[in-house]
Amino acid sequence: MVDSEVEGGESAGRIVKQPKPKRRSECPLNASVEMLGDRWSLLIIRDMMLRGFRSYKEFMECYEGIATNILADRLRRLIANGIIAAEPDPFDGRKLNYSLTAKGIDLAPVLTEMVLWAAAHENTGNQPLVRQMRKDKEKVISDVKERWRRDHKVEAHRD
Amino acid sequence: MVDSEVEGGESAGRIVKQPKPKRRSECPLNASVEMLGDRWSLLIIRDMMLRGFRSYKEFMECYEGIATNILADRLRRLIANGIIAAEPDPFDGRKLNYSLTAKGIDLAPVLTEMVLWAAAHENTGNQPLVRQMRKDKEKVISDVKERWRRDHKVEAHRD
DNA sequence: CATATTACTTGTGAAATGCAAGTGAAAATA
DNA sequence: TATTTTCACTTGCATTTCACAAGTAATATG
Repeated sequence: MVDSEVEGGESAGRIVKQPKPKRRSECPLNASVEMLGDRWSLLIIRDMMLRGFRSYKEFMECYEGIATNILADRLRRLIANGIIAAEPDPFDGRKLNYSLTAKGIDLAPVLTEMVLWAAAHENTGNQPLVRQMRKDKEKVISDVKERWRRDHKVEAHRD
Repeated sequence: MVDSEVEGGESAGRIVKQPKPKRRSECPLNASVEMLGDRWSLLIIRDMMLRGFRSYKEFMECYEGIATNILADRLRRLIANGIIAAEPDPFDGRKLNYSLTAKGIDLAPVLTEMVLWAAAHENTGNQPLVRQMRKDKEKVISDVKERWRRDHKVEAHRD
């Protein structure tokens, strides 16, 4: 279950002040940890950012093996935290398309540093990506953002 | 409970091959998440890195309120993952001094990006640190590392 | 020697997780 | 049109983890 409204809400036509996320502390690192500090959230974000995944089914299939109820819960939380958004697929009424918000795509540097750290200290796969990041971190990040902007524009056009 | 030896071990005087961390996937991000993806590990690292905490008691007191058994478990895991190390205090036999390893201090860029991300998208405290990071991220990181090197040297001298 | 401090462990109930099976709406197929 | 399949979940249940309180062993202090 999702703890609280993070985006403001409405009530009887009046915009209501958001009741504050009430975190364990004001520390910005703590805020990040409360939103992302679990075994799955960042992996979902990775798949959206780097592999272009958008649907529930994709997240389920191509994963480190997330349980279906956990996936549903993490998607809800990421939406509640404004990191991703969901909208119905215009061509298939069963589908929802999930996408990263601006806040979500801004996690690119965080993911990059986590990848570089692990690659520096553990034996890991996906060495091509790691090499690219080591060579030009900023370019990888700006490419990711560029791609996101393109995809986002397509979406806006459909409205 | 700690899942497995991450650093190699010894057995009957013979160095034993490390039995592999066996992660859910080879992905470097997944490796990071399996080591750091919980509510507390990064906060402990923050306090060591930024506030110079070294003892169990300090971690207990000055915290977002970690439970004592969880703290003990997280310290064990961080040690098992080679991120921190513990050594007995030479002046007080009850105490253990925890310190970041090189692998641990290399998390400085990760913490920095997480702080910057949260500060950009949430209302958070510690604005002086945030401003410093926004102004010169690299300097904050190199300062942290410099301080770590100095403290580490003191320790080496005590042996 | 009595008391305090440090770094934990143990016990217990509550919450989160993992797995399997089920559900309902929409789409594809016969 | 009827049936089957797909998609995005939900539900139930056993296991694991978490949070809180209390206790303990090894020092240290007065």
